[in-house]
Amino acid sequence: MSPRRLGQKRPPSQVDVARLAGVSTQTVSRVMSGNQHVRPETARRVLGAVEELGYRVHAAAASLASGRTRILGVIQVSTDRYSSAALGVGVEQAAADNGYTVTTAAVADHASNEAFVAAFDRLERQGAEGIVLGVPVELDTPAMRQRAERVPTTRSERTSMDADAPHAIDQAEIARLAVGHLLDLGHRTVWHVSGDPYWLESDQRLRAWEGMLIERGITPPPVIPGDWTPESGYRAGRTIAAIPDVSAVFVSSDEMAFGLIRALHEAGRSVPDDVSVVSVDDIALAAYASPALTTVRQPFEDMGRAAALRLIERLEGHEPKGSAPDVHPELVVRASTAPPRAR
Amino acid sequence: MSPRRLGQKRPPSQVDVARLAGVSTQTVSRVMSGNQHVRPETARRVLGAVEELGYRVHAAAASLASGRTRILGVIQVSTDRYSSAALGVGVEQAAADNGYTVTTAAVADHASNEAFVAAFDRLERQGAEGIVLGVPVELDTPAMRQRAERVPTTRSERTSMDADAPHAIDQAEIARLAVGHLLDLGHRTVWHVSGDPYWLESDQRLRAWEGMLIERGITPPPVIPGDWTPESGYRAGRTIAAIPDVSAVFVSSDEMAFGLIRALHEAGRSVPDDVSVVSVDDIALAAYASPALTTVRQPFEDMGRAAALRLIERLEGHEPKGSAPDVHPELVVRASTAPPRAR
DNA sequence: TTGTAGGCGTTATCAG
DNA sequence: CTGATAACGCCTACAA
Repeated sequence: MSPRRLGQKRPPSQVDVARLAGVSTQTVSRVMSGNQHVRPETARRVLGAVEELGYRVHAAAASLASGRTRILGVIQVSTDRYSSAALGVGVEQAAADNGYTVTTAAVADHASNEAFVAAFDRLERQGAEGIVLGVPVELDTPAMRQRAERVPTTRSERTSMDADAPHAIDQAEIARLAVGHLLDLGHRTVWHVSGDPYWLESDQRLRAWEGMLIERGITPPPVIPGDWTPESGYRAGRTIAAIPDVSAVFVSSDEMAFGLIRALHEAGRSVPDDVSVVSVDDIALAAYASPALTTVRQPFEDMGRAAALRLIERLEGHEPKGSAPDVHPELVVRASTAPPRAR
Repeated sequence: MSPRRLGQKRPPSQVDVARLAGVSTQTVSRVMSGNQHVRPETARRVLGAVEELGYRVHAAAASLASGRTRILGVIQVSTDRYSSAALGVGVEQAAADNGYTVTTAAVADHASNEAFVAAFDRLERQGAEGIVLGVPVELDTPAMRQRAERVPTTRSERTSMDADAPHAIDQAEIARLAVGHLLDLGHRTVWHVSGDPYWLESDQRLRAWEGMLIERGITPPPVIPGDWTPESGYRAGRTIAAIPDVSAVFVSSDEMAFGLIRALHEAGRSVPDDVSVVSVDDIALAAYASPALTTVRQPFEDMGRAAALRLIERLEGHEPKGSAPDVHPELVVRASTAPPRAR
């Protein structure tokens, strides 16, 4: 009795449901969008027909008619770093909680500004009503500003474009937490292994590190460049091992810390006895490094959720479902830091 | 009538462009879909108008009219594990290369079958033309089969649903590589720390490990359960440390290996002198464990690309852009394995 | 090479 | 509470 309509490969439409239920398409539409002012009896009949036919609303038709898509776009650097992935999970959750769908646009690492603009256009064409920029660069160009004016946009990082972003982590705070911890332990100065300079965070942390040292009357030692990878951390570690008297290092990522510590150990320097190391992120493996990493935790998933919720609020004009979590970095003290060796 | 806030003016449509360029909407359509049979002069005029008005094709309208969305759906367990993230990157790339857009549907870890069905429905409603299932479970239910018949679906893992999947990694091969390596080194038997039993891979590797031992006349020791996390690896390590004579362990993930090795070291067992460890994945940090991990590499990004390309091929009926990469696991020998200690 | 008609499936408006 | 009708913006088919 509910055999496929012979020869019809076309999926069932509102019209089919209306006919079967003996109502108008408008009534079907009303039922599908949440039984507003439909007699329960009628609604039941419609739902029965929907079930029998296996009908589902055709999103394209609906959004053409209504002007709404309930699509959220996410632009991310095509990275498999934990930070990006976890952020994406948070965005997805907040979106799903509020009936939104997420479509992604990945951009190559180290891509040009044009690539981001192209990604934006792709999402806009798809009908994204709002866009989350999980992007490590500034993007303060006319082209981007023009687009951000057209479709509501939120960043998951702090930039000059979006200066007072309560939903974004204060990178300077991360640096302060890390450097403060080291200084408080009694270290005379703190060296810094920076992240990939392409990413804004790298520079923001670097400046905060520098500022904090200067503030305390310490001349900052030269920056040792990294690029987030454990390999770059290893190289930095070899550099540092060749310098006498280094007793404390602030590394911009846990992954680099793994490489750094390996290089230090190979050079016969003990962590934390000879050198204390603080890193950033608190990935799952941080607690299982040798020694376990003292690190500044970033709540990536919450950051994604916060960014998405903020965007949805702007879109809907009212509080979205799901409370925006507080996003603050947090110092997690483990075993890679200690007071400087007495001498 | 579509609701449009009075302040906002309607974005330009094909009609506007046509009028400005002095042509018909049809010509605009032709130009937008890749200058097919349009006089260069005309095309230029149209493009000029497009530029001037800031016109972009309205995807919903286009797909309503054409019946095509060029949307690929991806269902993934909402995990921030490297494997999922990297797979997603691969899918995105292949999609973008072929003019497709990706929309994601995350499902909670350890979710029920219904959750996957719901995710599928969400994507189908959005108009996904094909769906990549990056899902760790079998899903061999009537509801799923019915849906997979309706919209082309590919899995990125091997399951009974999709038995001969040339684009998916053979999990048994992973186990054979790992166990074979250990046995070849001279170990008498190999213990196994399994992955989360919710994931198909866990069982597939477990069975292959078991089968291989039996094949060589070795009675498999009891399985030590894990759940992918370093914590579970650590617990497994404590269990193993309490058993004398364990000389070789096949752990189902690199992350667990970190925990395992930590526990072994704490118990005074050296890796690889006392115990050899082979894991799976080859994450970036694998080379920076102490000792560096011998592991079986999985090319996650390629797996995602392969799955997407296969799907696109099915959708288009011809070879997609971008060659489907070979996906094979590969043993990477580092420092966590050695011949058994002579005694 | 270009234009004209018609319809894709849904929702908004307004009438009953 | 329910229905008729007109968009929504674009594409396919056919005609010129």
